[in-house]
Amino acid sequence: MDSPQPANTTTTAAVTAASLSDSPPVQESPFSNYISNLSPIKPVKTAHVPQGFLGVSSPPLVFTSPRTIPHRETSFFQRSQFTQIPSAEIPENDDGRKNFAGLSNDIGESDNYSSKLIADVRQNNDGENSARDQPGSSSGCVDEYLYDPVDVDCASSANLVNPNAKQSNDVLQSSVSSLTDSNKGILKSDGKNHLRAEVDKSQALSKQAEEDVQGQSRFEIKPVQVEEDQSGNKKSSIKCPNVQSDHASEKNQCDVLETQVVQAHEDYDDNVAASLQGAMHNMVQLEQEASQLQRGLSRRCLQFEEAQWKTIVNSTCSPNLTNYVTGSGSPGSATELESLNSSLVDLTDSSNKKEMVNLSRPATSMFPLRCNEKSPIVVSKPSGIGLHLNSIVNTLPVGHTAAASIKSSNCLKLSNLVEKVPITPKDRMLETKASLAASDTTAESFHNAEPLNMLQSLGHQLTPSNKRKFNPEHEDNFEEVGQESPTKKKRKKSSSLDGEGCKRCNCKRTKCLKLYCDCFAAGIYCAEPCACQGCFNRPDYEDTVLETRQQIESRNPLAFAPKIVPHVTGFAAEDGNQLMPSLARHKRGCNCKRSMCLKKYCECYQANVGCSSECRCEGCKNVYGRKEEYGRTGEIASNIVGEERLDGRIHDKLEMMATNKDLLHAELYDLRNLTPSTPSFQHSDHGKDAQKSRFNSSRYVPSPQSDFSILPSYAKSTRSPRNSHNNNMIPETSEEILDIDTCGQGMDYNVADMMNQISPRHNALENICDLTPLQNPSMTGASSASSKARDWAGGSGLQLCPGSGCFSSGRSLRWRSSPITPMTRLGESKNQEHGTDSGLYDIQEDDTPEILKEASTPVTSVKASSPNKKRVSPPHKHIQDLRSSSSGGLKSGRKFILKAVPSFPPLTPCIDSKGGKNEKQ
DNA sequence: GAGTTTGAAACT
DNA sequence: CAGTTTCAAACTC
Repeated sequence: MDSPQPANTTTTAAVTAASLSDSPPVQESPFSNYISNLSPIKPVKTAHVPQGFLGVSSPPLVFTSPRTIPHRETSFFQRSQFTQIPSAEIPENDDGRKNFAGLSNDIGESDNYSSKLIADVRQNNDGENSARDQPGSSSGCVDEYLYDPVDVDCASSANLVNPNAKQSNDVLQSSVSSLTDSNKGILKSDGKNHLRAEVDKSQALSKQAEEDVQGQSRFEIKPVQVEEDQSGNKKSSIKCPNVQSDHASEKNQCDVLETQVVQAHEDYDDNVAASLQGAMHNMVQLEQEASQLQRGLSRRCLQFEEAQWKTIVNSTCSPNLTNYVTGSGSPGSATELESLNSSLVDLTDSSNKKEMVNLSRPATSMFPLRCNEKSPIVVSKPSGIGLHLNSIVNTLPVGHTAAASIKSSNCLKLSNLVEKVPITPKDRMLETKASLAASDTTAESFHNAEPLNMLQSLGHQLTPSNKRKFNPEHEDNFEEVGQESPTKKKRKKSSSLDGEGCKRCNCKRTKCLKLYCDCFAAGIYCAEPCACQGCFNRPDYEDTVLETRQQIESRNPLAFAPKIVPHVTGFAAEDGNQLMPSLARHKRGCNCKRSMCLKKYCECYQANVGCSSECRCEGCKNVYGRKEEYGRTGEIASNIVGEERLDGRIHDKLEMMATNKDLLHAELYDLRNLTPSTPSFQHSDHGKDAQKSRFNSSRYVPSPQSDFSILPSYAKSTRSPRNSHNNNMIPETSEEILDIDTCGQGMDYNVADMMNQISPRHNALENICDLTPLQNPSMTGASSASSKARDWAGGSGLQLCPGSGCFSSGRSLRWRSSPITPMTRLGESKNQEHGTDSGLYDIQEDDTPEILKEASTPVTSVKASSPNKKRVSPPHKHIQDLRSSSSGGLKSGRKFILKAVPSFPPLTPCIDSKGGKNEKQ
């Protein structure tokens, strides 16, 4: 028998394993002593454990068997991630122990002891994780035992949530125990046949159990308490029992498989072992993929944890995900899929926990909007996890930060996300903190593998806060994870693509409390990468930041609104690795005189968007679209962009996605989330052209649909506004797509709902949407989607209401603006109806209503935005109302609206100017 | 890395 | 609202 020691002497698990593996006599080793000391149970353990192990025991065998070891290692590695969560939950663990003990009765004292021992070890231990993490541990059997308890715990937790799940878990456990027994028997006498039977049985049971658990509990989401892992680190404040249950089931399954494998090896039943190993291997792989992806994403996306978490759960639940996974080629076994799902969930959960740690706030504290908004983003993550992270990353449209132009694709993405996601200052602050805390892990964890990198990039996108790390200068006040020299910052900025492409400021006089500061403008705290001096844009100065923000907003309600607005007609284009929101436009436009809009001095160029009528630039030569060209409608721009920037990869991926609906859905979802700026679908072509365009964009399909589907919906919709929205959202796509969209775009819907809730006008908006002739021919899927959307909206609606306070609240200062924009749009449409329209609008709308339709309202909206825009009225309805009511003139209102609209294209595409046009008409 | 250029933001 | 100043990023050397 190999001693486990060599593998891992340090880890408790190893220790435990050693103790377990060693027969009682052998245990006399210091390790065993140590272990025994750790837990009171120990004395018993020693006696018992050895027995159990001895009997079964084959720990040595397990250790020796090369096959099992590799698997185990993998599993361990993964598990470490997964298990953390369950381990963190003490109460659950306790329950789990109990359950396990009960279950283990069949197995025998030895098993019980082992489990207890494990539990004890865990408690005493600094970290199970370490033990698990150690790949090299030779402890095959020991590990199993150790893990099994853990798994059981997880299962128990799950059980707590769902009795059924518990039962299933019990079944699994029983199966395991039976296996153990069988092993014992085998040891005594050859029981290969029996073993096989047991294995098969156990497998079936495990599958069934998983199914039961997932099916029953999966949809249930329950907030869970803050936890502390044994190491003392607080983990997520929120958990999803479902997830846990799934996780537990998965673990159980894995454990069972492992156990079976080990046993099989012991028995020398290669066939059985091979089959088991294969199953395990698949599961492990799935787990790893999911876990890696999830980790990367989760860590980076502090803000979105909640939403993400929920979203993930949903996504996991959704058949689409499953399909997606399957479609991706995996394995075919349903079990694997299930395991994957569960793993995803688990990962999410775990990741969330980790990130949540920093975020002490309860889930409820978060803004509803934010959640909704987040959800889309979050969703993207999961979907990304689903496998296409790379594609997603690549495909991700270039976003733009509201305040700061996007420099790197990643940054863009982030910015987009940020824009989409309304975040209150507090949230931001929290994010920042979380980011700080997480930054270390992120950096460490993800650089290793490309996939990880991808995740990272995603994460960055997800969490702007992450982008910025505190400057060394700021270190005094703040924790700075890793500071970078200003040079680096510049580099990063300039090097758009690096994971951290995000901007970092270098403010010296403004204290990062003015819009000069990109960080501040983006609504995020300065962080590590920043080289700012005397920075007050930090969580420590939250009050100051909020105040300042309010002041700025008081002057210009849209000051923190995203600068880049998706162009209605625009297509998502890929620039290099980045997706370009080709049709996106700068809300305010640029004022370049010498740069000819060919340098980053130009905000339009910097954001990779073409100049628009809003621009007052001279000698515009913006490669992304000249001001003069802008009038043509987005078609040209879209074409240009598409031609110039689309990547073969994206096309391929998109095609693949097309082939696989699920995949496509997932991707679209992600893309959508990621690419707010690329409303490709919106593009003007109505009807045929529109469809054509979509298809042309098939590559683009994903993002565009996601974002733009909405627009079409309202355009087409004659139906109830909401329905129309939904319909619009997913006109052509299958229901699944609709679902995805709804999920991903929950914000949009939410916005609509909010609007409704906030003001009766939302109806008008809906009407507008209906009026809008957007292309979407196919409204079909809407109903389901609409219903979903409604639900979403309902959830978020409350949140939106706060948005009404856009002006007021300091928290949401920036973010609320984004949510507001949609409303502004609505209001805008109304305003337009009432009053005069800005010249641009008039031109487009009045002069060429068709064009407008073609161009899609978004374009108009974009154009409509007044160049001055600085002081645009807040997106709020109230504001709108005020405007409308106020003599202010429709023009001003329109301006507001226009600007506002662009800021949140994704949220309320439906609301766009078109609607206004229609209404007017 | 320092200095210059540029255009947005802020101010008057 | 226009003009000026301030600011920080982008750029150049």
